[in-house]
Amino acid sequence: MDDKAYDPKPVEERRLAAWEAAGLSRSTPVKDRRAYTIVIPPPNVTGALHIGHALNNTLQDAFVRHRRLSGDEACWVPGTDHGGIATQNVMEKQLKAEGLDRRAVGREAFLERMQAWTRDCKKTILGQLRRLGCTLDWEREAFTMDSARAEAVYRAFEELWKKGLIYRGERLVNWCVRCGTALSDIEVEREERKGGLWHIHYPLAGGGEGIVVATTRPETMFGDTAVAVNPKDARWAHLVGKKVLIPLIDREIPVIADAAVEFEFGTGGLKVTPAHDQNDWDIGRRHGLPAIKAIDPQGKLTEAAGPYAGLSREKGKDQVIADLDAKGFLRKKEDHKSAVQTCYRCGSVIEPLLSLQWFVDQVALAKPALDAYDRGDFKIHPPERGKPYRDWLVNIRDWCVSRQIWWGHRIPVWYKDGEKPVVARSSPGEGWTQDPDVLDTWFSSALWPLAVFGWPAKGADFDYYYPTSTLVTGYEILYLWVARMQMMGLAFDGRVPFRDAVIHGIVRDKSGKKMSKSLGNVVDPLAMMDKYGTDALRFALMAQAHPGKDIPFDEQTVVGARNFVNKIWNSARFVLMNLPKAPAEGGYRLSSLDRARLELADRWILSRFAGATELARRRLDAYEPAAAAEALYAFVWDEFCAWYIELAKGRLQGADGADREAVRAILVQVLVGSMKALHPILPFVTEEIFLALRPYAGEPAEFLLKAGYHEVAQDLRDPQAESEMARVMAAVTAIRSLRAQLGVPLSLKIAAVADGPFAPKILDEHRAYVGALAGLSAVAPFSSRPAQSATAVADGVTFYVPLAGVIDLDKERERLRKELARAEADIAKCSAKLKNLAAAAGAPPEKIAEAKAQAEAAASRKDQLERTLRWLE
RNA sequence: GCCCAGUUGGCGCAGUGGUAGCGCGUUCCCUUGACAUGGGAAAGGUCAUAGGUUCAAAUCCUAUACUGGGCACCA
Repeated sequence: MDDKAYDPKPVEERRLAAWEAAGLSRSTPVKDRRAYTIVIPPPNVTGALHIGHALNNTLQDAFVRHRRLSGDEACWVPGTDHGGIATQNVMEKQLKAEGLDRRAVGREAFLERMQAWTRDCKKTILGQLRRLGCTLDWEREAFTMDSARAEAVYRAFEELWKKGLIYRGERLVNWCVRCGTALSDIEVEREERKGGLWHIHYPLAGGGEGIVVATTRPETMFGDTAVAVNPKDARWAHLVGKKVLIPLIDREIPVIADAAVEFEFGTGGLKVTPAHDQNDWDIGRRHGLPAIKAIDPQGKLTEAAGPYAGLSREKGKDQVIADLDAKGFLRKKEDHKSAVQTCYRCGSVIEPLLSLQWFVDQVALAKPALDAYDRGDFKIHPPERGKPYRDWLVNIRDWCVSRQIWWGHRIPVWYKDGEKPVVARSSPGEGWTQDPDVLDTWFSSALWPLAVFGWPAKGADFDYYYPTSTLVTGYEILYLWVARMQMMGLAFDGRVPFRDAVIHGIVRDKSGKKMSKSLGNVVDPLAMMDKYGTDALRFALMAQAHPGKDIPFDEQTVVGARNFVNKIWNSARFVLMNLPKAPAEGGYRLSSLDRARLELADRWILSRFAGATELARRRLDAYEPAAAAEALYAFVWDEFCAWYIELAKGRLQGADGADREAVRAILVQVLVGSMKALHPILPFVTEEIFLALRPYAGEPAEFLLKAGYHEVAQDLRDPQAESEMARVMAAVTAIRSLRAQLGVPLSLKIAAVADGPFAPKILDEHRAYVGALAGLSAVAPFSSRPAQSATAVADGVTFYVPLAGVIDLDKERERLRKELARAEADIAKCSAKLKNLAAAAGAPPEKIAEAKAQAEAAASRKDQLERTLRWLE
């Protein structure tokens, strides 16, 4: 503890090594102790962790440490997610860089490479979590694709199959042409893009003017199986039931009437392409229309496109438009903005495609989740994030779970000609082939809380830790993950998998933009830790982690947090410096203090300490880390360091041995108690200080986490001491302010005269405080009107500082007049409030008393100022 | 179109009924032995707008404007 400035690196290394060696974060079931369980949102094995992970995991670690310090048996389960498409894409990019692609490599070899990559990646990620100080139970590490989790996935699939909740069918799905796979509805993002709206004439079969339809996708016209108009649309009524021809290929299709068609849009005529549009699909089903595929899974036009077959959808579109124009079918082109759907993993435009896929029936699963939420068995923090969650469950649609990729849990279904498909772990026999697809990565994620505790087996750990307590995650995966875990948990275990979901925001750059590699505004958490220390990064994130809100990340905030850590460090150095070499037997205890002999400052700091630590605990209980951080920051810096330590300095040098010991005891205990309270946010520096003070504090525990929170006696709360100290502080500030304005430095000791109703108290009891903190050499009682003095007026006390020849009387008068104006404004406000309260029928008496005191204080200040001004006239 | 959130000093944010707070920044002063990653002092806000409820509104209600987000639709 010799370093003048806190050096995080060696401390972090020491602490991490000690925690590791002691297995500090290990948890096993303890009878009669309450379990507090968190399962990590498993990061995808796509690379290193980013600042959002740092936020997410610091939050969890803070909650876990908080509950450990509160006496719970806390267990935080680490793990990683195989990450499906996202991870496969990473590997495909690597292959491409080597001039390969996955088909050339082959499924087996590709998966081997994926395994190797995953091993490396896990190491990186878990190492980073360690570095962040996460007290994860490392022995419980899980991976969504390890054997235990694979068993859970298999069993879940099998159960859903048995219940008829999983089925295979040909539906219109979101198809990513680049990734070559189907996606679920929530894996699709929407983006406004400028495009065109083409008006195309479909001539009447047999000749004559037919109908003009408006479309944004002329290239899908070869999949048209009808043209639809609104049944009430008089413009086109004469055509309903007739046939028209698809231009360029002259295929006959009927004109039908359907209420889904809007009058106003385009021409009122709609080309119906059931195989490539959800609405058209619905219309097609209503009218028994066939679905003709015009685009294949590679994004190329099919045979149905006749001469255009084989062209990409983009080229095909250009060509079709050119030809339509050339042949006079194109009547008009408008600019048109529309929301295109894009793949959440690669950003390419989604193609709605008719294909054979596996689906999970969501309506049946959503009902229990909805009920659990409505009953309050499951809560979302903050609550306003709950509404969209609920809405999503209400409007839920079936979940397409099959993916045409290789990286994932292979669908455990086997086929054989002439046989019904069979669900099995391995081949049922000769001639059976397994479904080539894998499950959506979110399928295994949905089982995560169940699976990490061994489900479908239900051992002692499952009994003890499950259901889990809190889930901490970002709002962007509320549906993708949180809702599905609720549904699966309820479906397989009958209980919610976690009672609370803490939803945090996204870490953005300092101007509020989302961080992205392409914008070049990403912040690397490791770089922040290297530069400022892990505690500083953690504090910076926690101090801004208001429930549900995004965090604009400014490096300046980390600097501020680093400064705070350094402040704490130096306050501890100060305390240690003022302790004897050898600690007394049993250390300093608050309980051994003679309360009756404590000074005002002692009673004040103990009261504030009790208040601040209690407040911080309550706020962490309520998942409000930012509020907890703020309360402790203010207490430690602005109260403990700025006032109490300053006051302690004189007393530590004083002659009174008993007083010195009392001050030491309070310094030690308040500091150690504060370290405990801050430990969930600042695990490293707080433990380092805790260990240094441990012998003086009579703490037997070798780790702060094992010591538990200080049981702060609430009878330390002392409102009277708090308000009296506030008056002393106001008096000190008044003198300091006066000195600053007169340019008299604090180091220059001056004498002062005190007057007013609070003056006797200052003179009798607080003379030393005011002297030390305001740089007064002597404070004398008021006897007669002082000459050539500057005046400092505070609540109940006026100080006259004789400064013959130094002060400018005109300036002094001007200054006092300004203060007088302020006092008068205060009086106006106070009396208005007092009048209001008096007029009110049910005004609370303590409010009235408070207002009265405020009014009197202001009035007294005004009197003092007026008197002083008269003397100066 | 529906829903939600936000709008508070130069910037970023707290603050759910009783005289507006914090961090950063700004100005002036201080290198006094815990800390210049510090200390002291100061300037700076009609709490988006318009109504309403109340003795009392940044806080509750209703509209409006702007910003962000979600959902649905978008041929």
